[in-house]
Amino acid sequence: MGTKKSQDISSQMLKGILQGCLLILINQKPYYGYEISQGLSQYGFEDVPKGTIYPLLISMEKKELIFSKMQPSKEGPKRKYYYITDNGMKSLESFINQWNNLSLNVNKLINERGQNDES
Amino acid sequence: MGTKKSQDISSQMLKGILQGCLLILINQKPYYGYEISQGLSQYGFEDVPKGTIYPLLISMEKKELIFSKMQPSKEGPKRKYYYITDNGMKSLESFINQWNNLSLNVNKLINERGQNDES
DNA sequence: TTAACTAGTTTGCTTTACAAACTAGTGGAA
DNA sequence: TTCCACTAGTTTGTAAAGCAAACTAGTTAA
Repeated sequence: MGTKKSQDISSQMLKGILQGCLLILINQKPYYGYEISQGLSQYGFEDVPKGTIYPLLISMEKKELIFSKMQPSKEGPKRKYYYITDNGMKSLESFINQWNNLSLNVNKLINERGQNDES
Repeated sequence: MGTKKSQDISSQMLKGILQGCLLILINQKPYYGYEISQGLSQYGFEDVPKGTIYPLLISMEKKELIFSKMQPSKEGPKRKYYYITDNGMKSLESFINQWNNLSLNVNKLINERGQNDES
């Protein structure tokens, strides 16, 4: 209810974009889910919860955009590291194109704001 | 199974952002739903369907971000024109801040892509 | 042994996108 | 006058997403 964090990326805006960002990250190097859910804040995504990250990773694996390998850790239970697939690479390029397009259009709308007043 | 509708990213990416864009538009001048659903393509938003636009406008009115007035048309049935509220103005400013923040972070991620092999 | 931390899955509720079906007014053509 | 195409809006049903919360389970340290 009350937790209104004004300078934060709203969960609504994240929809759909989060998957593209995960593809970018996983393309850089293998990540495991917990790492992402804890460490995304350094990329400006505050508090993306486990209940969002894990099911999204699982659905991306089902869509064969990524695949996973369990690997032991020195500090705890095994980690499921994710790697990008060829399919994922294509999806990533497509995301970047669509993002650039969306970004352009939204910025255009924002910058035109108010200059259209002819009453 | 069955209807595997490989949904493109664009419809996913619109989620959440569409409301902000509608606020920008309605803040420029009153719009009616049909106009938006037909004319959004000039802003780069291809094919935002009625089944998305109308229920979104209704939910925004319920949240008191906008309000509506029925007005007669010379070319057909009455139109429901939407106007922005004070609440909507606040939400609009908040959207723009969040968008700028998101935009910055996603672009940072995109531009860092690949040059981040090891730390 | 217990607690704290790491790591991941599953469940259940709520919201969203949107195709499709539906109501209804207007104008023009047959 | 009847019919159709267009305009304009609502409602419904389904699929999927976000995510808090509950759950399992391994590791380390007190």
